[in-house]
Amino acid sequence: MAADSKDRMIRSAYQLFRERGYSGTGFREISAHSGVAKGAVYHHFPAGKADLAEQVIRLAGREVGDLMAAAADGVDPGTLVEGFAAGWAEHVRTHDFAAGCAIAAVVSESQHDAPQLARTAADEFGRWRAILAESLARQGVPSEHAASLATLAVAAVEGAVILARAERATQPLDDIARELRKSFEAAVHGARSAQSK
Amino acid sequence: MAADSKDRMIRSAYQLFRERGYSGTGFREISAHSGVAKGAVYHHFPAGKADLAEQVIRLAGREVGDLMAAAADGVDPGTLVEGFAAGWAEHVRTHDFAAGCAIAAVVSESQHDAPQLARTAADEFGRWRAILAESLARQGVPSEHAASLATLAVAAVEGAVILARAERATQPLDDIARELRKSFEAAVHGARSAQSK
DNA sequence: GTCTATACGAAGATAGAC
DNA sequence: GTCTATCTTCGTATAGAC
Repeated sequence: MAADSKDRMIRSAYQLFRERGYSGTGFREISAHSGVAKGAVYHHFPAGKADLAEQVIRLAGREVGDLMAAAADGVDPGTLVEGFAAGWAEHVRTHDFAAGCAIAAVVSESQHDAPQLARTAADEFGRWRAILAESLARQGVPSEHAASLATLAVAAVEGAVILARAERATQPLDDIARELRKSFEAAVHGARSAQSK
Repeated sequence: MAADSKDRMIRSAYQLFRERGYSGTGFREISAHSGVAKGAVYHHFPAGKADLAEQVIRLAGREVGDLMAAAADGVDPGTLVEGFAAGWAEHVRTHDFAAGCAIAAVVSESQHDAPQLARTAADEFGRWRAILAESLARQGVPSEHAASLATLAVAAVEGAVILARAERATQPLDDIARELRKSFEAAVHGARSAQSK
């Protein structure tokens, strides 16, 4: 099945990118990991590695974004952002601190060879930010402040994943989870006070 | 001169790692960029690429850490953290959004081949965090809270560099600079209030 | 649509001349 | 201490059989 082979390659690349990055992962490893022959790569991804990387970014963005979107219903912004960070802590810990964010890896390594991938990455990061910002806006936080807090949250989580890998400990993610919750709650509280004036 | 050649190679690797990452940078490019012959690599770095990467992490950590340490004298924590983010924004913008943090790149890519590099990276990140935390502690912020705010700041800046590269805009860094300044000022203000009770 | 085989260059690493 | 030359493995990419 074509779709099955293609999907298995994307999923293998996704996993390997998280562990070794974009340049550090070769087709040889992707082929071995997915069980799909090396030569089949260019059947599914005519433009080569950049083509595959784009689909990996989409998959990574969707996987996290869908979880966030599902969690966003019915919880307050502070709980949402804390869960966002906690989910990454869980991810990093279960992979023994040897896996990070595939999108971040591609952004940091592909700009020279395939600059167009930055747009796809920005698009997926944008969705994460929009989900957080909307959760804040629903509680009355002004949209500009909601947007910059959402950016802070996504940036802090991406950075804390790197710090956690370096330290081989989830503490950086645990710390920022608490701080982000506080910042989100303060913004909601501030919006409520302003409204009741 | 030996030290000169070695230093030039480290500086070239430093620059190339920021643009293309650790795996994406070969000795061929480092040699061409630094003007030092390829074969000389193993004279200066007997353990090879990991050896070189360790020195790159040290250089990157020192360069940023020294700037922060110099700035920390005589300014309040909010101004310090804002300057930290603004410095990175300047860096990313002057490199046309094609360069990020060398330490983050090495952490994200080297864990499989050279796991020991994570310790060096954690060490350098730790210094940045300590400078920020101490600035807060000097203003009376309890050390635990100072530490987690410092972690938030370093994580947010590292993540915002990635977001900025993806978007080809400094806005993520500008946004978190403002938010971090607010968080730092709120912590200092809170510490003052608690002390005057 | 998926495989084997292979092209060609670059990767990291080493040996030995100077 | 720095160079040239070279080894082996792996990189991306292609051609063509089935």
